[in-house]
Amino acid sequence: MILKSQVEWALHCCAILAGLPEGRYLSTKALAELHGLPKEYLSKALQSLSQASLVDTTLGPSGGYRLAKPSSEINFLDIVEAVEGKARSFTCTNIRDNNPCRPAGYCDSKPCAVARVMWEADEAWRNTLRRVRLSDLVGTLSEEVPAELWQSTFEWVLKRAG
Amino acid sequence: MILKSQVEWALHCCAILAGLPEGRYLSTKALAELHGLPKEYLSKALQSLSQASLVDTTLGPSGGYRLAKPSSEINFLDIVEAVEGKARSFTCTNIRDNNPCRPAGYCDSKPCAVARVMWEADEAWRNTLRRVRLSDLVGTLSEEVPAELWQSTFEWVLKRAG
DNA sequence: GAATTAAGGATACATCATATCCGCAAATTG
DNA sequence: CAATTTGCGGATATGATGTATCCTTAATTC
Ligand code: FES
Ligand code: FES
Repeated sequence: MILKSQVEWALHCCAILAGLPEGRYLSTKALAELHGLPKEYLSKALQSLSQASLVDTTLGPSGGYRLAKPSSEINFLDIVEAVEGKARSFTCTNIRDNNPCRPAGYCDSKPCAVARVMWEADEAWRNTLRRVRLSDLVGTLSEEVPAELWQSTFEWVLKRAG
Repeated sequence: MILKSQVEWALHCCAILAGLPEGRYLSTKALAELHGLPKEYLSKALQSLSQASLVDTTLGPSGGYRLAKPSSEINFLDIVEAVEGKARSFTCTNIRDNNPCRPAGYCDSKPCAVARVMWEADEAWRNTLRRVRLSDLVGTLSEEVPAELWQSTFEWVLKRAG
């Protein structure tokens, strides 16, 4: 059970977009170069963010991406689900139905106890991600990343932001 | 991010083994038939449980599997990790290293903030699974499964248990 | 000795993550 | 207007991984 690397890419890109001044856009090309990622494939991840309405886009030179909402209104789960999908990690295939002792036509009233536990764990995972906002991440980063690097990175970004 | 179906199979099989009288074994063949699963492939899941020392095995006719410990000392995480592995669902590929603004030879002191959040969510998932014991599952099932079906199933099982 | 079983290796197949390429439409630049 | 840049979606290729089957070996029962 491994998350795709697109999840990491999307999170890092959102963190950068959160630092953009109001109204500016940053292109796939710049985001790919900044993180050392394949531009064409990163584009797919950004398209997922766009489809989830987490980012706005604009075309043409000086086009690219910006956040669609304040970073305090976007949480980790929004981003993770945008690229990874909203499906639960455990799927009940109802193998209890195959029990040869079952009377024909017997139908279960509840989802089975096994699935309920697995889904509860899934919810705990989602709840943790839901509780952390993008703005929290930016806050942590601005504390932990050396001020010099933090500043030069955003100079680099602003030079390329349309 | 989808768990393999082997996880469901292993959980159901453990629930059955938990109901076995002391010292008896149940074969792959019986477990596969009871759940309507491909015998050869289910065997791989059971081998994983064996390698994790969750079950004991014995060979020959009347051989098969039984729990290696009381069902109160086995939790969901034990079983899930046995077949799914213990690796975390999120892997940090350190793409922050590719930032062209970094001074050469710069080295990070901490794992990055992105990964820490993702790992925290992973831990929440694991903790939920750790808290539920196999004996809890058996308790729930014995309440929810109609008494008639519950009884006939274990008659079916005992007829095949060596 | 014959039958049965778990264990593990080899192999085939399908699905999905990863990655690249192309053409289209929209926006900017000059 | 023409040229360029960009996001977007479709098509395609490749590798890894989940699913599944088959076979051999060794241990156990009868
Ligand atoms: S029948 Fe297996 S998890 Fe629901
Ligand atoms: S550098 Fe991306 S999660 Fe650690």
